Amino acid sequence: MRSTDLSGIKRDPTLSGRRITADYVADDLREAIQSGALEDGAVLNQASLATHFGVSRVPVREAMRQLQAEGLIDAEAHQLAVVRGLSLERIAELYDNRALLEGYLTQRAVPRLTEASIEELREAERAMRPVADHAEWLALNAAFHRIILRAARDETGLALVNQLKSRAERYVRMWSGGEGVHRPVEAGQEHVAIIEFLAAGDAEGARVAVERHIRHTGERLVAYGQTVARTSGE
Amino acid sequence: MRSTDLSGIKRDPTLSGRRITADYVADDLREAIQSGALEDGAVLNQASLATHFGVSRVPVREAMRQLQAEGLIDAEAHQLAVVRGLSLERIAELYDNRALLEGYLTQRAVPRLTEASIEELREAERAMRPVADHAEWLALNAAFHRIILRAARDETGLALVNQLKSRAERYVRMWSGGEGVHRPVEAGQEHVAIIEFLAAGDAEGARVAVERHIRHTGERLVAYGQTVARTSGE
DNA sequence: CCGAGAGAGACTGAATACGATCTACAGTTG
DNA sequence: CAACTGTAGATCGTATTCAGTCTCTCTCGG
Repeated sequence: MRSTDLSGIKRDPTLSGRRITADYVADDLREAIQSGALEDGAVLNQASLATHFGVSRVPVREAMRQLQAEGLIDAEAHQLAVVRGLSLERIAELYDNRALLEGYLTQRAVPRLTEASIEELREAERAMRPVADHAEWLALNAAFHRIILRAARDETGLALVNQLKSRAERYVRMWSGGEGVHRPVEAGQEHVAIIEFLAAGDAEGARVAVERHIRHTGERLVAYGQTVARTSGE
Repeated sequence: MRSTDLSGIKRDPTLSGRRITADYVADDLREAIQSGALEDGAVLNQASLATHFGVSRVPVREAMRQLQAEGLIDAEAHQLAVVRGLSLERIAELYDNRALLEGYLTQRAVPRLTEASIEELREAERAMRPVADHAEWLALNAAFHRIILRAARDETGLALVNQLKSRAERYVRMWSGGEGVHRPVEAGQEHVAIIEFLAAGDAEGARVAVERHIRHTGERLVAYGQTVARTSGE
């Protein structure tokens, strides 16, 4: 079996009766997939996972149903489930669609942004400037974008964007150290420009700026992915 | 119990080993929700559903996990699951996002459309003209739009649109008979206009036309929903 | 040497059984 | 009288068990 080592799972009975075992299993598997701990095409064996987590197969099955619905794994009936890898084409699609949606949500956010939100954005932008660690930078970057998305007050669109982010997450993390992927200075400039548009109340400008920003990020990621495919392919 | 009458379910063992019981249960429940057979807030009791479908609770639970991920039901731990009703605000969001995505996909489809696809579209448009039955018209309308979406060759975007359509489906069906909702003539004209743009290779024109078309449809639906809320509310 | 078929092992799918949790209602207490 | 506690019934969550399906290998016939 090509199973990957997973850290143990423990339910936290103190913190709620609101989450069930399947939720914890789903969280753990999702994190393992998004972090890259489970490789593309890694096989998910129900019994092994159950043993690993110290639970029966039933909650494992439920967790896998959910991950399948989230698009993170492929599970055919009567066959081993596998971690769904994304082709570069899919990653590009993902970012194109996300750029579109996030641009729209930004436009929508403009009339709903308060002075406090703008200040929060400036603060978030400043906070990420000195950060050297990739993972930390990514977390702060996500927080920055989340401020805008939240302001749009569009739960539907927000859920869509989060879904797309979730599916691409593994590649962002795996490749964030790659040549030309992590560009804090350039991204910072784009963030500042976005804030300017938002502060000025220029919805269309903000929309275009965000759409370009996200698309640019996606293009960098795909470009690096191509080099990875080239070098590992031969 | 406020359970609604559901038609029986039967697995079809001849047609595949590729689908499991949970899939059939999910399909049936999805259809019941989308058709309006199960009202907003209708309670889903695992044991009752299991008895109704003639299966155990395990596949019912798995089906419910999936429907929850699809956004069709709400399920808190240790509590009865309920059919998730959409507020008019959510429906509006849904159509706004869908309009955006479908517009983008249309734009993307333009350079990929063949002569045959254009002809297929003209044929689909002609086919729906004489149809009086609402349900049948809706099916043909979906088929028309599907031709364009398929041509975009963007699986990610296509899945998003389908997801949004699925969630709004119940209201489309419930309200398609409502005043000002079903507008075959107007929709037909819009369809013709879209075909013109596509045939002319005008991607931007097609994008705008589709976006407006979808948004218009959503606005009609929401407007009727408001009258429903008014009349039933007092 | 190659391909079709049988059989073993592994794995998934579903039912049953049991334990945990929630909700509603009755009784009690301040 | 209001708020709280306790109990019964309903419902959910999980483990265990058995049945069905798939895959791989080995054999046998051509």
